[in-house]
Amino acid sequence: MDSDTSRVSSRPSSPEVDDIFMSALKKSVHGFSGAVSSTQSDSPSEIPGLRGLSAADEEALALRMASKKDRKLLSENELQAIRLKINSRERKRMHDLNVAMDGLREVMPYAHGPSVRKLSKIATLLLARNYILMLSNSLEEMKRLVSEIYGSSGHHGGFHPSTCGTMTHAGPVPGHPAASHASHPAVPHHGLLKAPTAGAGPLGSSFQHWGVGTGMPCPCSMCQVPPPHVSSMSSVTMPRLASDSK
DNA sequence: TAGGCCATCTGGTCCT
DNA sequence: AGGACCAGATGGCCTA
Repeated sequence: MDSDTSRVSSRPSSPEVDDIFMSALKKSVHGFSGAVSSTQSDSPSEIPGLRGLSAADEEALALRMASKKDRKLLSENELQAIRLKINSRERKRMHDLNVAMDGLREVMPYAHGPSVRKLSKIATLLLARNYILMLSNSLEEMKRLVSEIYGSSGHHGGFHPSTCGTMTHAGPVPGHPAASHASHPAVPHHGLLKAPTAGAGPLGSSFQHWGVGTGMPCPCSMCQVPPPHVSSMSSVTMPRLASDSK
């Protein structure tokens, strides 16, 4: 079931960028007459944005890519070399992004065995968000309990059920949230998480949360109630930062 | 075969 | 000016 592993290995996210760039660059310098080259295709006719374009169209496109000054100064090959350089940078950027995404996957409470399908990007992000919210909630609960037990009023040291109002999950919840939630349903059975077998996710079949049969996020308080200070981030589709308004 | 996921290319915009 | 970032387009691979 680990098709993704082979898939990843067979299609690396960052294939020898320098080699690709250099070989393409050599081609462009030594008598290459196409408008643009790419890692996926060597001939201009196979370039996504140039399919079906005539030579004249390609030339016009190349001209549009350059400023008026560039049109005078840059040859076609030079323009192509610039394009390849930009493409290479973009590949590297996306590769770095994927590395960061892998790092995020590694710290998620999700089984990493070979039989577990790799989380998709969107699943990783959604899972991470809920995990953060869950940990925040747990931390708040811990703080509240500590203040109750050791606080000034400390008239009762016993565990009061009401202090666990939002901790409806089984297990010694208040004690060690992270540990107790390493197997928390914030992980399994999400619609976006493709567990190898339904009903028996990577963390076991005991989890009844996170959209069993619905693909929807867990409706329980632990998963759904964000701390006040992060409530503004509750939207899955986060708007762009105000400073990044375009 | 349709749909999901992904890598890549590309052009535009913003930032340094 | 060059680089970073972003989003749209495109095509490949894989699974149900």
